Amino acid sequence: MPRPSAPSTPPRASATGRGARTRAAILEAATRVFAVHGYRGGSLAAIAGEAELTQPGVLHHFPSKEHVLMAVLQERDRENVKQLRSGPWHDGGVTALRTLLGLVEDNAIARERVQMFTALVGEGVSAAHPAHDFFVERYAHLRYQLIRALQRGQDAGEFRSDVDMAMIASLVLAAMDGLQIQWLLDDEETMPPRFAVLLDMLVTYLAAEPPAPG
Amino acid sequence: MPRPSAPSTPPRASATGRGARTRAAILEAATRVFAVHGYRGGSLAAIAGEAELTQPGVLHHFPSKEHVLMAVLQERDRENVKQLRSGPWHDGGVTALRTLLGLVEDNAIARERVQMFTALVGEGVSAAHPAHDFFVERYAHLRYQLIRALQRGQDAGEFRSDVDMAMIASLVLAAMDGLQIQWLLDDEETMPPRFAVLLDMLVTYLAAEPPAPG
DNA sequence: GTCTATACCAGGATAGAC
DNA sequence: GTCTATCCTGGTATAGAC
Repeated sequence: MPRPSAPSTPPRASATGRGARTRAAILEAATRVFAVHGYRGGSLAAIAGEAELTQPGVLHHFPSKEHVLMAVLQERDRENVKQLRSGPWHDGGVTALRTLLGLVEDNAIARERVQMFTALVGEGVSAAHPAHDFFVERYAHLRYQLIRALQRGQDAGEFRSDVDMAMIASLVLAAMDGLQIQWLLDDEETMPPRFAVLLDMLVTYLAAEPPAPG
Repeated sequence: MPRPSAPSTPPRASATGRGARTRAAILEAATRVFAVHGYRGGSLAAIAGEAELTQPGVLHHFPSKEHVLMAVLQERDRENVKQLRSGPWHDGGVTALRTLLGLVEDNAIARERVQMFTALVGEGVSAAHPAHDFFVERYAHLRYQLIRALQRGQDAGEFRSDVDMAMIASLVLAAMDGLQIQWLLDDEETMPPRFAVLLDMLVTYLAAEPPAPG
């Protein structure tokens, strides 16, 4: 006589429950598929295949392909943010810039995630794309955080105060994105040393003017 | 008695013949459609609609959608190259960098072309994309040209000689691409002033060391 | 929670009339 | 050189069995 409240397959499928295992597998599979075929070119069937279930199986965990897209973006973005939080990012100034180099180094061994983001942001520049708003907000947020970190450097007297840090922040983010593109298109184009050169230039450029001599 | 060799509709449809008119219209339409929907998301029907003919009409001028893609890329790329050739690019050094700023300024008023390139290079980072090889070669070529221009600056004693210009070239191209992404995602993020800041930093950084004093 | 079967739509390419 | 009509494939999403 089986006990009524102990089914061999637990019914709940909340994000933190045991049902989260296949959900995670789907998001990993979607990362790979979107990296290769983009969102528009990546089929649910392909994702299902990599996650070892069927296409309707995927749609049991996510109501639509668009929901898979947004979940992947949020999940993978969280990883980046966590990486930054773990470093001495909040000290600002040169220390924050060095933390950014660490992020670039981490990306250099995470080709799949980088390629996914590059492929999806390319599609996302169009307002017609479902992830457009996500990327608009993501870049606004990243710039805001970076501007604040640079301004802490100014407040500490580490950086000269006559430079618009909004422009510097844009440039630093731009370099990261652009180096990713070239790296993905040509493995020889390593990112970290190139990004380090930018940081060198930047630190030199931002070095506080010495107190007017004589 | 009609002359046998003067048909009212000329049979030839070479690239320079009278049949090139609709061909150009198709390429313009494809630029717009690919900018908004990318290659994978942009249908021949949509291109046909914008060019004011039917989908099989498009396939009369190009054997396949892929041929349309490659023709658009080559056509629009030619325009960029022409722009560079018209400036004092070949002088190298600071003059070449200033010519690059001119290119960025031209791009800032050519949103459609920029968005098309950004959308397509995003798809193109994947080796599975038909334009992958095009972009690999395009970036290799651009880097090569830029490296040579920077080295002319070194040869002229304008730039210090202890810096690897390959890295600088990568960084400059990266900044251009990355600034385009941010501009497309947020109109407020103007490109030319930000790129100008990079060039400022660069010129300062590359300034030849003064002859060792004392 | 996963499956099979299927409805439904859209895209690329081809055939053939005009 | 452009059209209409059609073929074929592949995609998302849903219904319903297990």
